[in-house]
Amino acid sequence: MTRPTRKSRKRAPLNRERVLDAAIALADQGGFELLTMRRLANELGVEAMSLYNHVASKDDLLDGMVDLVFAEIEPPSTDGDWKTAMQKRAISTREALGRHRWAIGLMEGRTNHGPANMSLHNAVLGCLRGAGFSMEMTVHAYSMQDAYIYGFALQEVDMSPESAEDFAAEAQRQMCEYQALLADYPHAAEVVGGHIAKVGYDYATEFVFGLDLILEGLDKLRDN
Amino acid sequence: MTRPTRKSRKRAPLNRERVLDAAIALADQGGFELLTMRRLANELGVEAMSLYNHVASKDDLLDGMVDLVFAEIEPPSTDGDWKTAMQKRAISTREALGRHRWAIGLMEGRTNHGPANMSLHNAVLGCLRGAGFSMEMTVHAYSMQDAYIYGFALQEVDMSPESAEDFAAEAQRQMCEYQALLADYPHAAEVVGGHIAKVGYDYATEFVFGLDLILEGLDKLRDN
DNA sequence: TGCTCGGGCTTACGTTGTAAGCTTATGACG
DNA sequence: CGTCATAAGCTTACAACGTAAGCCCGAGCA
Repeated sequence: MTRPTRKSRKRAPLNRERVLDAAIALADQGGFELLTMRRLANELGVEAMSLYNHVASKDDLLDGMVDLVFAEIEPPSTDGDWKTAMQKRAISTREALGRHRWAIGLMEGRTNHGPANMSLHNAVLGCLRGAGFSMEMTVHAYSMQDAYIYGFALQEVDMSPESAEDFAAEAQRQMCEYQALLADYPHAAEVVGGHIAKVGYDYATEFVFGLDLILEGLDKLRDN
Repeated sequence: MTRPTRKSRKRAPLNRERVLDAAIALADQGGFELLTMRRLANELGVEAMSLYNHVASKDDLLDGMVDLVFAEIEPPSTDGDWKTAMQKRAISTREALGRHRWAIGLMEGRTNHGPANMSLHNAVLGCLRGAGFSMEMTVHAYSMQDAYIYGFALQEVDMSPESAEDFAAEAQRQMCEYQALLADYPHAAEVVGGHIAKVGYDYATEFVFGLDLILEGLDKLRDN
């Protein structure tokens, strides 16, 4: 039982988890620059300083948010083909970073790796070791996959417009500049105008293309 | 001649280039969080608001800085082997991002690509097209290389300590936590303690390992 | 000589993260 | 049941940030 006492018309008590969840929700829907201690507190029906009873600082809050994003990533399964396991966790990572587009930006310079991050890290290394990679090759394989995954996510956030209005504005701007583009950057114009404009560009399939190339290449370097 | 007039004891006049250069120098040596309009102005012997005669806003300043970093990257040469050309520009990119560790963090969400960025972009696409890649494969090759390059740079900034003191503090902390690490993350402990602690970890060689694997893989997909 | 105006300077405002201290409900214990 | 410590809220306050508005001075030209 242990109800919160009979006079439960009062708002639910704050705790670290509720703070982090609200922070993630706020950043997800309003953009990262909206995440302000006062606004977050407001969202929770509370004053800014009250948050500091549950997070040590804004940096601590951000660390917590990042680790929650890592917690959303499906760790690789240990049984079955290592390549499909790695592919699935890579895709899961891209999806998580896509749901929380602010996260990739927070990872820069942030050295406090949370438990979810460490745990995922550990699971991936275990998967590779179990697949027969030497320690040296495990390091290579890990480094390579993560570089690709995070780099792809970074580019995706960079280039794909956040909202529909942004997209329209950007398209408009690009059309205006198209003349200059054609003249100054002919190869870019060729590829953009001659290929992407026709067949389009799908981030998801682009992602797995490169991913598979990497995994294939790594597979040939197992046990040696 | 056109000396700045005879009474040249006055300080040199400000201009956009001097502002950007000073901003880069400040961020390089003091860290990105030191880059403040007031401090930057101070560095130039000027008041904060004077900077706004040469940059439209702080965002504009940051855009300009990023493009100057892109300008440091050697574009690929058009003659010779495409793989070595791509390898050289990749290495040049990593080096530039290493000289200016704040740059990779600024690229997130920044959609205003400057001329140096566009020009490099164009040169890389031209190199790939010249090497015989189809338009479709050119897009794949470009996307893949950039994802890897920027992702690697991102990880490098993330994990390598900025200064010697930071490094010492981090090493100390890691030793304290080593027990927990061993227990909770056995595979991570194995790889870190059993391999990296012995042979070390060199970012530069790690970088070219993955890069070469990618370039080799792409080479097999030319002209089809 | 006087006007224009680019490029400095001063002042001021709103917003941010957070330190310091006050208040109040809760739950343990004499 | 009363008392009192403690956790968790609130209020106030401050320094630092980006930048809008407007002043002012000196150089170049009529």
